[in-house]
Amino acid sequence: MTDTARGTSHRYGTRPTMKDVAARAGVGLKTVSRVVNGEPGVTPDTERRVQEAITALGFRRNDSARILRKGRTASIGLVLEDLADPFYGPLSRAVEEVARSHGALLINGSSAEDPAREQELVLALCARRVDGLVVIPAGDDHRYLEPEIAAGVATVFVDRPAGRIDADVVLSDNFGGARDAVAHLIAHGHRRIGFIGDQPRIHTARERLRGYRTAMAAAGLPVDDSWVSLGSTAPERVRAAAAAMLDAPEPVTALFAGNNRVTVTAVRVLRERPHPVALVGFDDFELADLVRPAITVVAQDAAHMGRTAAVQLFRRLDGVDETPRRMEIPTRLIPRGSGEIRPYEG
Amino acid sequence: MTDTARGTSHRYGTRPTMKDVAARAGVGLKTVSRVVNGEPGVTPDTERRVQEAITALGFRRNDSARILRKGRTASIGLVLEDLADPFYGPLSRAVEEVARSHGALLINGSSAEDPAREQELVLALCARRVDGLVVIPAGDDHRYLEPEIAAGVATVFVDRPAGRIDADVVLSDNFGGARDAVAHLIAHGHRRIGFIGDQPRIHTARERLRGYRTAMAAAGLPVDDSWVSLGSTAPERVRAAAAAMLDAPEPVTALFAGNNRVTVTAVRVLRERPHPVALVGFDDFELADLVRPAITVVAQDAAHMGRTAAVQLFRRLDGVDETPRRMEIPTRLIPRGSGEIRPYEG
DNA sequence: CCCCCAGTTGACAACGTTGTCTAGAGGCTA
DNA sequence: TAGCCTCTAGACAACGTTGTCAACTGGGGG
Repeated sequence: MTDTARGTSHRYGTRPTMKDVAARAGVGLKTVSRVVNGEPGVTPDTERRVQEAITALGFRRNDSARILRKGRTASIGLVLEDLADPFYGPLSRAVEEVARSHGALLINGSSAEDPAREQELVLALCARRVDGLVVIPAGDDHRYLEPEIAAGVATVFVDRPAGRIDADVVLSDNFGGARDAVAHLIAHGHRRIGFIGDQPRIHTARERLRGYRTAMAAAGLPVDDSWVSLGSTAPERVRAAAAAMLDAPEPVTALFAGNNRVTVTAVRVLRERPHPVALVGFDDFELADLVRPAITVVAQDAAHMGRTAAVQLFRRLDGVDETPRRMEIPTRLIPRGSGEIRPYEG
Repeated sequence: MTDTARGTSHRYGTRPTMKDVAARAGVGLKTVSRVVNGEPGVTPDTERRVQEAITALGFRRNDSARILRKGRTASIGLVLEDLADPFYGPLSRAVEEVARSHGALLINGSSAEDPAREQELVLALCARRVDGLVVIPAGDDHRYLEPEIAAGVATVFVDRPAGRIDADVVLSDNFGGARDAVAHLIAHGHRRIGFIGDQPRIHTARERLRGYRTAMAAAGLPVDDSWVSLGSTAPERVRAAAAAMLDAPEPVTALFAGNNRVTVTAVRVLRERPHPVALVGFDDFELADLVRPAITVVAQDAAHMGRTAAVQLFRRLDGVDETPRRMEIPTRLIPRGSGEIRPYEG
């Protein structure tokens, strides 16, 4: 690249301030402030002069200064795992929608499942003095938030509970959803059912496993250790896990996939198999009904979760002072075909 | 400790400031500032005392004040259409990634395809004094941005060009991609090909239509008016448009879908049809390879677009002063089956 | 005629931070 | 010992806005 042009250009333009507008309109600073904020006590004539000066100079109020003065920022922070994950799109959008309806902006960032990065992001948002936070936790210790919460930053956790602090949280009914899914498979005749889930340090993974075990136990079915595989959701690992369960001497006849990434890989794996294997996935995904067989899933309502969290956040910001709440959003079993396949009897 | 509720209520405000820290540490205000910002010129002993006071009080620098003082905010704004659209997830994430690598936060909002809302959002971001903007335009007149750009707010448009102002823009090769897609269908023997696209006021829709027409013309094929349908991408409309083309006396034998929403609806429609119809979609989508037949698409690289835009934005912020650039990201035709179906001869 | 009141308007001091400048405290050299 | 330098530290004035309060206007009532 050539040398960057120095000096001359519009380097960070001096933007006009209220003082400039005031000078141009021949009024006092405070009068400009009044006009800009639509406060009463300005004659139509003065207002017109000020408005003219504003447009002439291209003035735009500096919200940084305003925020500094007023204390509140009218913005909330959203920290999630990965914006590219389709689960978070609707959630994020729902939060934004609510924020918007309260006149607040949304600042967000992705933690990439890294607790250190989550903390870094959250604290950066606090330094910006966001009024509140919606956090999808990556870490399991949120005590670093205590001073912030004490200072009045409302915080709501979503999808996974906060670690070692007491705060509002919005969860899916992971346990119930998983139990229902597995019971559904059992009701269709399966007795050997495999579970492939996320890393056990993740709360939802543990809850779904618990649901799986509970459903099996409730039906009086044993669970062989080799039927349960928790770990990374990377395709290779899921592939290997599924293969192991399906190639065993007594193979599983159905799979319960712990989240949408696992489900998708499972679909690919099962497609290559000679015999039909039943499949239920946790998390719905677009096009689940287009695949053949269409995929039976336990659907979470991400938008509902986001909306609930944001509403609760603004309740807190409005001064509602109650003990932290745990809100659970129900899941819904959507039978589409893959979960209704009967056990293949070799 | 499930019991929170400190009687010494936390009603907003009274966060410790540098002044408080200074008082507690028995040093001057500026010394605290130095410690907080890691500036040199503080003895280890003094620094220790200050650090202690900081932790004891739970001090966190107020970035609003810092921003006001320094002028730059280390944040950029991203305005897109709809976070819930899977196309924007990876794009948004890529922008965030680059921002992060430059130490900047990302503030974002959705325009919901509403030009007024886009403008409102953009100006709100400017009032926050974001350093730069990445905008996926909803409107077609961006002159309202002129004062902002003149004042030094770097702006890069993505996916669609800016309206009536001259600015950096990152586009997909919509024309070339569409032309290739249709040429692909023609190469597989099709002579009557339908195009269902988005509203013609949208730049990408027009470009893709142009690609369609160009490919047809290049092959010496006529285009019947009834084969082209632009408008809302709502399923009902797409359904009706497809039905009309397929039920005509001389039905089309292939469809070219103008974006992923159209493609998905088209898949559903074609599934119900007695005869096979070829289909190529613009935009890739997850699972396109799981459907049977798998869907041939023209893939855009959303992450690449986001990254390119963000990189250009930070180049501008670093002072690079060149005439606005138009960057085109190539598309890629991915044959998967649905686009290789031969014309059905009744 | 004076007083009071309502309606406008602007001077001024915050808000919490950082840049600039100056004051001391030592240490070193001549 | 004087002179000079380096290093640490703090006083003070911005940054652009809003809340407070006081000053002015003109009109109406006593």
